[in-house]
Parts: sequence; structure tokens; C-alpha cells
Amino acid sequence: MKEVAAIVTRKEVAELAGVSEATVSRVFNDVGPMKEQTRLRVLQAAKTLNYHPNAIAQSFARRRSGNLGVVLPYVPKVHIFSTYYFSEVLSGIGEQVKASGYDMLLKFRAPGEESDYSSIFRSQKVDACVILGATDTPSERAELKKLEDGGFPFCLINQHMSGEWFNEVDADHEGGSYRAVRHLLDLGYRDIAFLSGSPEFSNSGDRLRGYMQAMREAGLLPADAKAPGDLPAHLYYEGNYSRTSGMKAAAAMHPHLNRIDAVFASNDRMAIGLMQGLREYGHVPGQDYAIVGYDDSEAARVTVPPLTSVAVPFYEMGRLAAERVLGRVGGGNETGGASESFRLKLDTKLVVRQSCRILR
Amino acid sequence: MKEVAAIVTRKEVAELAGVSEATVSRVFNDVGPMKEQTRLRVLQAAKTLNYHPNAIAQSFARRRSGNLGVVLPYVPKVHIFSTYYFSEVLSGIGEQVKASGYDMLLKFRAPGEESDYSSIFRSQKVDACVILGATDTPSERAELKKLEDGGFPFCLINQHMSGEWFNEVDADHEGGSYRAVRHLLDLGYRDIAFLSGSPEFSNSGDRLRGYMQAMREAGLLPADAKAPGDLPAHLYYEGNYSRTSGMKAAAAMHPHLNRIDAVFASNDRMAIGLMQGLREYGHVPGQDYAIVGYDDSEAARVTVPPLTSVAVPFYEMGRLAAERVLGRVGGGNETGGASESFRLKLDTKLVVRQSCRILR
DNA sequence: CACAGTAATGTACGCGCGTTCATTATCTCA
DNA sequence: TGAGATAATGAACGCGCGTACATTACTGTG
Repeated sequence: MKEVAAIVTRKEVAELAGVSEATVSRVFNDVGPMKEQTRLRVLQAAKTLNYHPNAIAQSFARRRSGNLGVVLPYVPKVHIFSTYYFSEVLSGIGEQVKASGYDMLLKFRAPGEESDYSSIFRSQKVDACVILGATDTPSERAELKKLEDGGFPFCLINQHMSGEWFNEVDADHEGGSYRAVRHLLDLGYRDIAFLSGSPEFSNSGDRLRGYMQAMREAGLLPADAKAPGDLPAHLYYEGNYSRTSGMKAAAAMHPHLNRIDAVFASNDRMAIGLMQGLREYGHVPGQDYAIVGYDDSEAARVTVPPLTSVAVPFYEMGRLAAERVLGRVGGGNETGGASESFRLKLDTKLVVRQSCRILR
Repeated sequence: MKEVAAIVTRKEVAELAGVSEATVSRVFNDVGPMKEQTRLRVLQAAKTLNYHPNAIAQSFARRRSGNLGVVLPYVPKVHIFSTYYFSEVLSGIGEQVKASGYDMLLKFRAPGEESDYSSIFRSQKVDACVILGATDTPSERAELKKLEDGGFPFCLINQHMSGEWFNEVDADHEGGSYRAVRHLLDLGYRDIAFLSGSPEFSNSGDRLRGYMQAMREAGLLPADAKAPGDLPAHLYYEGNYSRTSGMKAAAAMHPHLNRIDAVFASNDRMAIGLMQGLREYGHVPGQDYAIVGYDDSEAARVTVPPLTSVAVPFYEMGRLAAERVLGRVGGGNETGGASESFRLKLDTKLVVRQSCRILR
């Protein structure tokens, strides 16, 4: 019964309005001088016929898709949008994309497959691209370098590849971690454990460095301590940023809790999992031990006790990345070279709540 | 310095391989019989030149974009991805979209603007569409009906428009709410308040109906009680699904808490806000009053006490919606009519935790 | 009124691909 | 070996639009 609405084209509008197709085009793109009268006539005809330009044909003719690609990692068993970090970044990108008149095309990296970034561009379905959750592996680096060589505008978020000059929007995780640990030290804590996230993300290393620096400065670690191996074993734990991994860490940490008085966890989810886990062993957070999380997610506000955490401007990072990378679309060659590349590092901020008692 | 990689077209591949463009096309689309030898020759040439078909041109020629549109509501001040409901649904859609070889194009409804759904389709940038957070207003209904009349494949998620036959994937919120309240009743609670969400969403009404039915059956409401107005004022509160609105409700509820022994909140976020707010007045959840939330979000697991809540298969709802709606693309007319329309209603499930003490 | 100069519009082409139809190579069976 | 069938390939077109270039309609000036 239902008929698929017939496609109205420029041609029909032109006929009805009694003008040429080019004129219709001009009206819709607002180019060149034209009589107000014809403009109105065309618009009227378009309205009558319910004409809407075919976006695909436009993309084709303009050789520009009007889409910003967003590459998302495949995280097994995790519904990726549900993690605070991705959620916020995506919201920020979404905001900017809308403001720039673009659409947002999501690309999920496949489970097994090597991430073939360049194919994303070669297919021409996106004009620029923001990459989330890139990992610092040789093959990924190679892929990204191909993009770079191809001159495709892209940008990494929350990931830094040292030694390369990719466009990046990152946050000062090292500083944030340093301040978090300093906060614990200032409160009088000394035996501060570190719960790390997955090491393949650069910002896991950043957090470790911040922690180590603070500990070194406090004279709690040798001046040359650098790697996790330089830490007393009972102070270093590793998870994968999931709540469950935090709970698992609790099992490993529990036996040593007499030698630990505070924990710095690399994100809130793990912190929460850890608190849950340790609670089952009878250790009360904020009382038997202090804890600081990372991300300042919504969850940090509702735990008991509320979790001191490091706020990261994820939303703004997403917005900025989109803005910058879209600003580079098409630009560059006529100005006699590539347009400015960029590496932004936004500030993080410690948000103090009640998960760390004052010792003195 | 950087050169934008030259676009390699079919033509060049054809020349290098010594065949016609049509043959190249056939190889890449795997149509018609062809000599294995030429096939390899073409593939070899394509590899040499690093040829990738232009997706936009393909879309243009095929008159199909390969994109599934996802319409997201504009929620002021809320970073939309951060709400559990949207996050999960999007993850589900993402999963299915990938499996179906489509891409996912996000469309944000603009703040003020009337949602002009049909333009989304007329622009031809998407082949089908999933709509989240539609509201049941006359103008939205009209817009949706236009889509329907246009024969565009679309689907509403978690929203039911009574009296219309739109494709929908919904969950049994009425039943879920009924069971939640029954649970409270079975535990011995009698003075059960209801914290509603924004009334423009159909599932807010669903929850209300479930609540009322359970209360009526327990003889706590007159048999003809239907609307919120039929409730004692101290039992009915309204928020907008945000945590803050839950906190605000706490202020309104606090004076009446001597006449309230349990609360059923329309989602976890409001439940959490309410618990926080009431705690500030000295009321301890799970002790001074029982509380049940809705959504069974991650947050419900980490509150103190853990929150009894109603689980909704959001992820599956997203996946199913995408699957069904993509199944309808292009199909329908040649079979002598529209393909099957669908209205799915998935089951919800009460997840009991510790936020309701046993009274007897 | 003629002319230049500009405003307004039309003509024509190509973007890269899918696809139909025509053509040519190859095979089958008598 | 030849005729018909089938396999394999090529030639040509159009999808709907943007746009360079050609053309025509005006305007003001001397």
C-alpha cells in the first residue's frame, strides 16, 4: 500500500519555477547574484514539490562527505558507551560536529582485525577523523603514520604517541596524578599503593609517572625509581579500568592492607570496584584506608564515602578535537603547506571529597 | 610538504590491468562470471595502485547510503551519552550495525527546532533510522506520520505511541513497575510513594500504571484510581530522570516521610539523588525507608545500600531495533506491499538488592 | 543612442560508480 | 568443422549535483 515517496530532483524544481537547473542550485547554495524574485520563485517551487537536495549527490559533486568519523575501540564485553570517558568525549564531539554543520559517523574497530585506519579515509566517507582508544603498538603506529603520510586530517584523543607528531588532544594526567598523590601525602599518608590501568594506553603510563614523582619527592622511593618494577610489590597493582578488575585487585591487595594506608586508583570504576572488594574483607574506605580515584565521573559523587578524584575535561577534549580537525578539512595545501598541526594538553583538577580522612 | 594522496579511480586500475572499467567493477562487486585470471590481474593492479572504491560514489550510484541514522534528543545540560539508557541502546545499535555492514550516523535533534524527521530521510544520507527519546506531542506525531507515509523505514525505541502503528521496540515497563511495587508490598510496605519521570515519555506513564495497579490490587487505592491526581499528594512526586531532580524531590518528600515507608523511583539516577537528598535530612535508605529504582544501571550496584532495581534489556533493544529496521531497507514494495511492521516489547526483570529491608 | 560594464541566468560537463545491453571469446555436441 | 549455447568482456549511460564558462538582460555614462 505504502508508496516510497518519489525523489524530487533539481530538474523538476527548475521546470516548475521556469528556470534552469543551475539557478536552482545557486538558490540553494546561495552563490552568485540573483534576482530576489527568481529566488522566491524557486523556493516556492521547491516547497510545492517538497524538494530537498540529495546529500549523497552533493557529497559526490563536492567531493566532501560532510561527515566526521569517530573511531571507537572494540572493548570485549564492555558496552563501550557506558564508560564515562567515552560518553563524555562523544558528547563533546557531538556538540561541535553539530555546530560545524557536520554529521558524526561512528566506526567500530573490529575485534580481531588490525585497525585499518587508512581505509576509512580512502573510502571517502569521512572528511576527517577522531580516534579514540588508540593503543601504542607498532602496528597502530604504522597505520597512523600511513594516515599522516596520506595527508588525512585526524586526531588522537587522550592518547599520546611519544616520538610522533600526530595531532593530539590530551589531558595532563601526569600532573593530575601527581597532585592526587601529593594530596594523600599532604594528609599524612605514606604507604600509598597504585592501581594501574591497562598499560597499552599512554595515559596509564602518565598516571604512573605522576605517582612515582610524588613518591620520590616525598623520599618514599629511590631517586632513580622509574618502572613499576622499582616499586615494592605490595604497592603496585594492575587492572584494566573495569570495575571488576578493581574487585580483583582487592583480593590481591587485601593481605597487604596492614602495610598500605592509601590507594591511588587510575580510574573511578576501578576505585569503586576496589572499595567494594575491600569492604567485603571488612576494610572501610575513608576510614581503614584512604582512596583517590580518577575521572571525576558521576559515580564518584554517589559512593559512600564520596570519592576524591581527578577531574578531566573529557567533554571539552572531544569538542576541541572535533573543532580542530574539522578546521583542517580541505585547508592546508593552498597556503603553501600543511595547516598547523596541534597537540593540546588540557588541565586536570583534583576534586576533594570524603574518601581521605585527615591524619594530622 | 605533505601531499594529499591522489585519488585512485577505477579507470586507472582498468588501464593497468588492461581491462575495461566494467570489469574492475565486476571484480569488486563479485558479479557475473569471470576468468579467475583476470580477476587476479585486476586485484593485483588495484593493490599496486592502492585502489579503494569511493564509498560516496558507490552510495550515489547504488542510491543507498549504507548508513543507519540514529536520532538523539537534545537534553539540555546533560551529556546525553552519559545516561545509562542511551549508552546501552547505542551500544546495542552499534553492535548490530557493524554486523550488518552498515555505518552509524548520529543526528542530534536541535534545541529549539521542531524535529524535522523527514528531512533526515529526504537528504538520503541514511537508509533507515532509529529514533531515541521521541516525545508524544502532536507535532512529533505528525512528523512521524509523515515518515510513515513516505514509506521510510524507521523505528522508535522505548517509546510507544498509542493509537499509531509505528515500528517500535519497547520494554514492559508497566509490568516491571508492577513487580517492583509488588515486591515492596510483599515485604510489608504500605505507604509507598512514587517518583515519576518526565510525563512526555510514554514509559513514564507505563511506570505510573504499573504502580497504580499494584497499589489498587493491594487495596491501597480506590479501584477507579487512574491518574496522578487520584493519589494522595504526599505519595506522588515528579522529576525529570536526572539525579538533581531526585535531590529536589527529597526536599519535597522529607516533610512527609513520617507517612511514607517506601519509594518507587522511575529510574536509578533519581533514586540515587533522592537517597542523597534524604540522607542530608537524616533519613537512611534501606533502614528508615525502602527504595526501589529502575534501569538496573551500574550505579545501582555501587550505592550503599545496593539498590533494588528493575533491569531493562536496553542493549538488546538497540540491537533488535537496528536489526529489524535494517531488514526493511529496500524490501517491501516488490513483495506486493510493505514488509512486516513490528512492535516488540521486551521483558523487564526485578533485581533484588539490599535497599529494602524485610519488614515481616 | 551606443557602449562598456555588470547582473542574472543558461549550457554543458564531469564527479566515480553500478548496470544494461551489445559484443566477442570459448566451449559443447553433433 | 560448424552451429548454437554460454562465458567473458567492453561500450555507454545515468545517478543528482556543483560549477566553469557562455550568453543574455540590464544599468549607467558620454
